[in-house]
Amino acid sequence: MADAPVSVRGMNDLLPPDSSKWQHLERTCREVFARFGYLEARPPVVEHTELFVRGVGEGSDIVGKEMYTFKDRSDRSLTLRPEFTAGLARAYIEHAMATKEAVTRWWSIGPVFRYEAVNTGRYRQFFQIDCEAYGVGEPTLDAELIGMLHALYAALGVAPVTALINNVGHGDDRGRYREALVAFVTPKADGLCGDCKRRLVTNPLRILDCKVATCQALMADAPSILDHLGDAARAHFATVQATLTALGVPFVVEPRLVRGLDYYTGTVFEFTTTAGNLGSQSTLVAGGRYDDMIAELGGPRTPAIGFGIGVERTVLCMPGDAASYAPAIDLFIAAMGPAGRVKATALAHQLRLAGVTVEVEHREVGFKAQFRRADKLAARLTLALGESELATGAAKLKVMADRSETAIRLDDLAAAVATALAAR
RNA sequence: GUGGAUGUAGCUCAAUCGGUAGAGCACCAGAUUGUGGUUCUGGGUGUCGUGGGUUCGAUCCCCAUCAUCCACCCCA
Repeated sequence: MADAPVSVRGMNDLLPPDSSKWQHLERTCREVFARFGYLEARPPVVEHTELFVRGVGEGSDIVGKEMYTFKDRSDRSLTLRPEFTAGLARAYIEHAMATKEAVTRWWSIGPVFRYEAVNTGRYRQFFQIDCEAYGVGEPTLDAELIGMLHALYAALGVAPVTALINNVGHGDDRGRYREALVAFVTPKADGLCGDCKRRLVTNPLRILDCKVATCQALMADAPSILDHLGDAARAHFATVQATLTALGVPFVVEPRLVRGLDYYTGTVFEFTTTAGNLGSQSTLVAGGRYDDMIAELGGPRTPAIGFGIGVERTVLCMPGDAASYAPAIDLFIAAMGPAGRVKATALAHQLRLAGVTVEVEHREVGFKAQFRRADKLAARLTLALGESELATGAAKLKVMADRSETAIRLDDLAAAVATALAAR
């Protein structure tokens, strides 16, 4: 006998009832994003490899060792998207969006792919919900975007959530800070962990993030990026904070927050949580400004800001188990015998055409088992169809919550169901 | 890529100091001769992850391997 097939490591099936919880998240995002003016864009899952090398950055781990890259039959190098921002930027440029509208707000949802070790809340195929806004460089937009995330997580009931914000400066700012940081750390390099010794050369800003206690102690009085910002960045950051305060959105300035992608400029942010046993994967969503990327990819100079939500992580933090998100069933029809099932199926079909959610028991099992299943499915109403009902056309519609029954005629079922559902 | 833990019934797990294994949940039936959420009773042959080794004999010991989970790294 052949071995049964198994899924690819790090790539999971999403099945009921979990999918109901995902749908709730997606529905909530759609509603919240719509109120903030975001419209859905659906870029392809596959792009030319070069796009991610240029957009995400050659020095990033994502490009360096995590991409699913392959040759197609025409020998072109293609890559499964490891994130949304580069592909959406490509679409923004390719469709000349800058000439069509002054401000573009897009959101997307879908799988992204990174070849990494799987861990809590992190998989090789995982889902992101992504928002990008193009054409606005003003800091109030940054605050609006962060405020939207705050509203989203509140609507989802995910708590507690902390919004961390920082400003990593523009080119010159970051260069100067990097020098200052290297100058500060180099004399103490012997005390750093092995990873940080490497980071000192490859990405000094990341040393700020290290979780090793000795490194944290050593970096306690390290220079802050915020002291190395130019006037423009400083003013921008001040307005972001003032606007968030005006919105009533709580936030924490975290000078050590440095994102791992190369393209960020100015404002960066992330939302973390202690909910959901996420362990070390406590970042639910992260993003920031990337005012240079559109131009660097060959488009018109266009400021932009965006974020990516980790869907699996967010779902893990949503309250209630998956079953509690399952859709309600209005009516369960229990049927006995072949003729009863035909009648039940026909009645159910008519009700469904009228918008009622109906489940019919098609199996040949006793009424006890049928009612037990109706209860398990949380059906609000039940109808039993046996020999006497078929013979007389009379039946009893039962409200499961209080066990009350109403005598009805099967011909009047639709009206009776409507009345019972309305009574609630 | 590094380190740790775990792999036994559909699910969650137990047990056997080496003699081929059991409970809860779920499912079906009955008590209640046509009616659910609480009870009670009955109903389970599962390559004990896979391959090798030790042994009279391995689910248990040893080695390897795969998978899952967790931590690091990195990131959403």
